[in-house]
Amino acid sequence: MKHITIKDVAKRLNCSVSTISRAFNDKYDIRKETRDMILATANEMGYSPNPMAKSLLKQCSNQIGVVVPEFINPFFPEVIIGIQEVFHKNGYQVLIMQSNESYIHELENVKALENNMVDGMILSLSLETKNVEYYKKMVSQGFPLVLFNRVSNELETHKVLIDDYKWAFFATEHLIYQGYKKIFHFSGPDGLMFSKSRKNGFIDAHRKHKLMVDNGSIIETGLMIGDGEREMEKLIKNNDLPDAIFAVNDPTAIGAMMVLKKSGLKIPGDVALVGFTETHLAQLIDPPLTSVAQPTHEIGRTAALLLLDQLENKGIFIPQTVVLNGRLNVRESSMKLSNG
Amino acid sequence: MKHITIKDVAKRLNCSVSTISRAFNDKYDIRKETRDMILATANEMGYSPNPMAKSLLKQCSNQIGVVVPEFINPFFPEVIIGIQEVFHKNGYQVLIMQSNESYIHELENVKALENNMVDGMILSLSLETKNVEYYKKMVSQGFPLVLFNRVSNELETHKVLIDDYKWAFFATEHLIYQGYKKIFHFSGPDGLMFSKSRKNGFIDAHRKHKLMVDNGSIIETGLMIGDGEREMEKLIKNNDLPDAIFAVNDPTAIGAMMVLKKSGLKIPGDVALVGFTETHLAQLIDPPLTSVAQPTHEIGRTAALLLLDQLENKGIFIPQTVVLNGRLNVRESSMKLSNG
DNA sequence: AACGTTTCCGGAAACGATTCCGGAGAAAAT
DNA sequence: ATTTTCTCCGGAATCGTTTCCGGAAACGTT
Repeated sequence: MKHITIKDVAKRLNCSVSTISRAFNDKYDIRKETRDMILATANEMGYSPNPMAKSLLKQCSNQIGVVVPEFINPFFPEVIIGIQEVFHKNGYQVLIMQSNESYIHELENVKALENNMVDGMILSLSLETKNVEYYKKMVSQGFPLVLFNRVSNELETHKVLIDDYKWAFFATEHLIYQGYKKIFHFSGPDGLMFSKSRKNGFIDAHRKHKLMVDNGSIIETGLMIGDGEREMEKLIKNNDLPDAIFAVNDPTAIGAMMVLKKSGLKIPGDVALVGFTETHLAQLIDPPLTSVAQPTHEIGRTAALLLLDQLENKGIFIPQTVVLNGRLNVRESSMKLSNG
Repeated sequence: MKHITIKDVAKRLNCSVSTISRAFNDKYDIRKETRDMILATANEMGYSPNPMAKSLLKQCSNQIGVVVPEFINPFFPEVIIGIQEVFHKNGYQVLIMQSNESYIHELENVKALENNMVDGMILSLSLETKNVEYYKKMVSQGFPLVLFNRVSNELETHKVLIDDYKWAFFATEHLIYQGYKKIFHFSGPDGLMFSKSRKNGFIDAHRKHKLMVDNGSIIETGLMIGDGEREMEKLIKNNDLPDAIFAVNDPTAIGAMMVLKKSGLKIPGDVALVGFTETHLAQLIDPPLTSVAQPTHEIGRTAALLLLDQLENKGIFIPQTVVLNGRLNVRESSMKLSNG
């Protein structure tokens, strides 16, 4: 339980702590043999420098923090793996926290990481987060912050995104090309940028093809499986079924799918479905769900590289927004059946 | 970017740092009005004590570390949520790392957390981990360590488990009761305790019902979707199909399911399937997968409470193994069809 | 022989907090 | 009035590092 400190090593070798430190930090003013000898005995004694003391002195911790809204769906975990890949390679540790889609928790997490003196942070905003004043202050004080997916226009930071508008547009157009006429959109909360972009993509695809989007066809649903279930149940009860639904994300699409199947309705025979932000889940369910895939690992790697760059080149900082390419995976759930 | 320190506050208020510290730590030897005044101005200045300095001095960090093999499957994330629930309530922070099922990474993670002076750790061993000497040393030096699910008999720590043997036995018996005769087991690596227990449950259920387990019916598969796919493909190619398969976990069962479906085989008509360690995934796929559910949140909460207890009552430590209750969720994938 | 350089190392300050020790002043006891 | 006790606060040591400063040899130069 007793930690071995630099002093223990110094005492054992009858030399000063500064010499030990020099040996470990590869300073020029130390004799080679002394250094080797010190490293050897230190290693044998099981000594390794205490990173806390170092952080306290250096005012930086070689740690970065990540705060995500949740990690029940595989999306964020996959992004985190990409982040870790980059930072582990560069000698940083990654502290992960989750806000549970709560603004309060998110803020607490961020403050905790700040107190822990992380050198930078990667953040994806929670559902509830509307007020970004605190983050704005951090950014204005020069704290390195990178946002991904759930970003805010008010913050001048590096951002990593996919083009939600474009892919929502394509996904909707795909349904139109399949010949569906009455297409609904299960949308997310209006406060979220990606949610609004996807909705706009949905609308503009209709506009391009001179189709009406009437009032009832856009339904603010939420982001969880339960939300999709609830809205689908309402539609069935009201006997107001569309031909097809473009859902803001996979969980809501899956929720809808479960209710449809339970009601004996066919997918895509009665209602076709398209999701968004695919994880491997989409191809496991039945019928396999057509969905927009995001390059999760790459999002993580890109965010990490941007942050790393900001950490190492303190002076020059021009906020960049990197838009990565998504992809529409067409599967059974959205195909037009020949005898439809 | 400049952090406000206790000295800044002291200078501003024209008093000593020790007084500030007293105010923050609610010491008895400080006048009430002084304390309130200090807290007010400190708050106004945006000061909060630096936890690193505190950790360095106190030799403990109020942080605990969690190392899990992966978090692509929702199982570990759900456990982690349970862990966080307990520790956040008790003023601890939770640092999460993942070993990626690699022994090397696991050891690195553990050492990194140790260096970070976490007060205790919760660990679930990686697939590769056979050598637990390092952990044994930690435990013998009194370091608080709690294992869950992927545990080792060689370590005398608190453990949280479900009774893998029992539930594998029940799952297998369920298939037997359904009337299946030729039942295969997709097993995990033999080195893992839970893997061996589940295999033994499979064997003993056969024994109880006086059924043979011949050599070919237990197939060491792995733990990933890809492993299940590979072995299933082999079986199909060799034209050696069983009536039913009991898989060591859900991903391998799902892998098998995907290959079966692709080959036009019916589930459960041609091959029935049962998985293990269910997450919400099992009920989303088609057909819904019969599977043994583990109480993920409760596993996390229990592990956290055990660790907490060990942290607060340093003296008395008797390693406990808590066995939580699982449950077999019977769904379509394992039902005997009447005209089977 | 006297001086300047170079090489290598020890001492001490610093990072930001906590806590022990002791001291000043007021209140209480003699 | 003097001593004792109590309340409240400042000074300094401490945690484990790194780094600046300076000093002692050893060496080379004149």
